[in-house]
Amino acid sequence: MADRAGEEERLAFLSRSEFFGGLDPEGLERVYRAARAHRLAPGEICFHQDDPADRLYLLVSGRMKLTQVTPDGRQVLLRFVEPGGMFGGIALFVRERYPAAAEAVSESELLSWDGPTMQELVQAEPKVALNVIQHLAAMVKSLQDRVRALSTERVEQRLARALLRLAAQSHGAAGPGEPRILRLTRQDLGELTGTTLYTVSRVLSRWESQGLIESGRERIVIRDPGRLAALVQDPEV
Amino acid sequence: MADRAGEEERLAFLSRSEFFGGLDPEGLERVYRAARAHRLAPGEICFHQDDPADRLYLLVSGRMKLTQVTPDGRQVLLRFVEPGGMFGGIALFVRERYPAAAEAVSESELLSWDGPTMQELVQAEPKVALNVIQHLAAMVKSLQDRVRALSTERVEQRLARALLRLAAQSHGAAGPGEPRILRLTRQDLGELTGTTLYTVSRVLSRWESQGLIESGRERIVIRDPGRLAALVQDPEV
DNA sequence: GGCTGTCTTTGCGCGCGCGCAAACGTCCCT
DNA sequence: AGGGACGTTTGCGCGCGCGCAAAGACAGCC
Repeated sequence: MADRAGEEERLAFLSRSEFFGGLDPEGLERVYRAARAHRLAPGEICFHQDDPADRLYLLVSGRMKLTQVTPDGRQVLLRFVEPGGMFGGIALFVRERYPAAAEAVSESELLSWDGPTMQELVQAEPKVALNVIQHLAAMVKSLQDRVRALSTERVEQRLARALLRLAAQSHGAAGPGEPRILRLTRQDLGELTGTTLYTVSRVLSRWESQGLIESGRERIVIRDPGRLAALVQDPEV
Repeated sequence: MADRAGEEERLAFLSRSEFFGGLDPEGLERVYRAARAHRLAPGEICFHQDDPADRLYLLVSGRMKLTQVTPDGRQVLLRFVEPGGMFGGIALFVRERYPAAAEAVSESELLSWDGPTMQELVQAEPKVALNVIQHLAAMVKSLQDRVRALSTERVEQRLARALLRLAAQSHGAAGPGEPRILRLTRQDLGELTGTTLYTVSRVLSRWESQGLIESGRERIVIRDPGRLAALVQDPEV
């Protein structure tokens, strides 16, 4: 049973989300009433790859990761989703099946809407349509960057780039606390940058010995963002 | 001076384009009147990378290619645009500068609209908003595929995949004429699949000697789509 | 506390694919 | 018809990064 305070809080959260920002109060209310709530334990799967794509998800708290598996068993990590972020959206508009699986990294709360509701909402609310367009356009841009990186850069550069990007996005999500601790495995980083956990481990080890970073089990701290950024530009002298 | 027949033809073309399909006649008319027409010679540039992004383009006839240059001079070919296709659209909604350059491959006719017009149109016409969303969602899907390919597949697989995709999209654009002749250089193929023109040349030579394809200067004909498709799945026995 | 599972490190060797160089083929232009 | 620009082919060598194997470190659990 949702108390009024909880509901107001959730409405405020909705109004700050990528898709529903800028919506008028009654619109928000309607959106909120159409939502279904979910709670996932760490490691739990929200949907599998190739499941019929019928819902759009908003992450309220926790952390999700979206991964793709190739026919021959190799994995690719598409992206992490931070609170306020949405996923499952592409499929709603173009595909009948999810192109990736969504897994909870930590305990996560979600809200979700079904396809028809979203389609209708997009048609009825221009602001939502514009939000969706901007969200998709941002994804296109980020994917284009990734394609360029994979096509032209060496592993080291891609890794440096990935670390900085992860730091930036986790910084945006969490408070502006100085120490940016990235919580992911070497395997995750490899799948994110198109390399293997072995190569990731070797590169990180060297960087640690050079004082660029500090690392442990599922933990990476960037000590020298400047030199890391320099590495992105320059294939190291 | 546009005669009535030419205008009706162009309106019909608009109604078949990615963004304006499903629009009512008066809407189409309005869109058409807001358009500016362009004609480009082969090799001519529509816009350069990092130019201020203020227009959306629709290719009426001809062929364009979108390329990105990295700081260190390497090139990436994002995609070819066939007649009926749009480009420059992402930038309008999220970015103030074009992330890539657009160059005419052959003599090309274009229509274009400015940013404010499009923004307004998206808000006023739900159908256009939905079209834009679907177009962007399709790009996201295709880019995700490309990232997966670059991350997990060998050069041979990526090349086979690219050839089949190019054949499909040029088939869609042109008539269903049996012989699918791809017109691009080894360099283009390299930039499209994240490899070098040398490697492309070597692979194509071998495929030609095996009867998979037939090739010449700026010309590739797929002779055995089946075996090529098999190559995509299987890293070759 | 010890034990188990997961994550990480490092050695070792090999092969894919890069990248330079140079020759060759093909098309276009005058 | 000739010339020149541009695309293509191929040889050669090397180095990045893969991928297996096995040991080591860390956290959680009972």
